[in-house]
Amino acid sequence: MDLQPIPDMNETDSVPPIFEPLCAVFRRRLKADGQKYTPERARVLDAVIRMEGPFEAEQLVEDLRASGYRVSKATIYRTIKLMQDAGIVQRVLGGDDVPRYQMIYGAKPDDTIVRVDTDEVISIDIPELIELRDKICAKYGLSPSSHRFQIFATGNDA
Amino acid sequence: MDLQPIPDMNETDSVPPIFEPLCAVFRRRLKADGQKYTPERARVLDAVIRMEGPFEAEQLVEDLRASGYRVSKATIYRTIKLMQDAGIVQRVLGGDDVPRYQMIYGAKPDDTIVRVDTDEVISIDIPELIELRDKICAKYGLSPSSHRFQIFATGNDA
DNA sequence: CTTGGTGCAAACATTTTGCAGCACA
DNA sequence: TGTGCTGCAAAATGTTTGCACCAAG
Repeated sequence: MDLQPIPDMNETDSVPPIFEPLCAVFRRRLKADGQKYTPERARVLDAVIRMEGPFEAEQLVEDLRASGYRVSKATIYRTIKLMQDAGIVQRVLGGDDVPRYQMIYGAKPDDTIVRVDTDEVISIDIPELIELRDKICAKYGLSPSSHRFQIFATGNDA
Repeated sequence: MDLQPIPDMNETDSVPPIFEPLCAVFRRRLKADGQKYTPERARVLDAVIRMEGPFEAEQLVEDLRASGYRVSKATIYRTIKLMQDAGIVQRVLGGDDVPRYQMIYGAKPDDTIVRVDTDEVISIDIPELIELRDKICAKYGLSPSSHRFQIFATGNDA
């Protein structure tokens, strides 16, 4: 996922969904609920955007601290929850059962084989899946923002 | 005392169509690691088999208790972990972020659209996916036991 | 002066672990 | 006897909440 500009705090309006900067998506959603796009929330969003692939909440804490920002854990978790409501991130479990968060808004697809005998996770690339996905969503009148495909498998001997 | 063999899988008429009885898979895996197929473990496995779809650990506790068995939480969790190692269950998160466990050995595929704007989960049926999945696994020399396909989407207006 | 946001610490929910005793080979 | 298994209670992990205070409209 590419870099986003540092979130600005200016006015918002309607822009084509998928190409709209994330901060605008987030801000719009907050506004709709009578909530505010605060500096803390902007920093958490910024840290989330910088993450590549699934990340732990603790990484956000460290990242922000390393950037010289002090945002409390409570605010980080509260912001994550807001971002979930806004359809920006999702909570997921890795093969190691560690809870992580993951961008789902406009994120790269996440296709993996999980080897249940070794816990190894193999990333695979299946372009056909996107086609299939979009076709299915169209049938339901929905707009896909991302997907996740996990195959559970073992070695042929196990 | 409890030397009497645990019901191999007798009272489980509602077991999904599997190729090898699950208890055999489990027992074999345990044996390979110098571990034992105890009455407690058999009962936990039995409870897991009876579950339909994803379930919470607590449900196992209650289920077993309701059946008149007292298996400690510690043993239940320890057994779940063994079953994960054996490729029988997987930990997953629902749209509500509640951690659940799910059969993956011989389980029906779990293909869903998650509406991130409403948290609604729509089950879909994509037979082509199994074909695709098996092809991919073959390429890696692996045997698929199940898969999970989640599409994250919103209504076209949201 | 009302509404929403923050940090802190305490509470919470789920899972893991240390330990003493038990069962079987 | 040694190895593994169990229950219990305590600990650990990851997340949420209550509260006092702050800030913007």
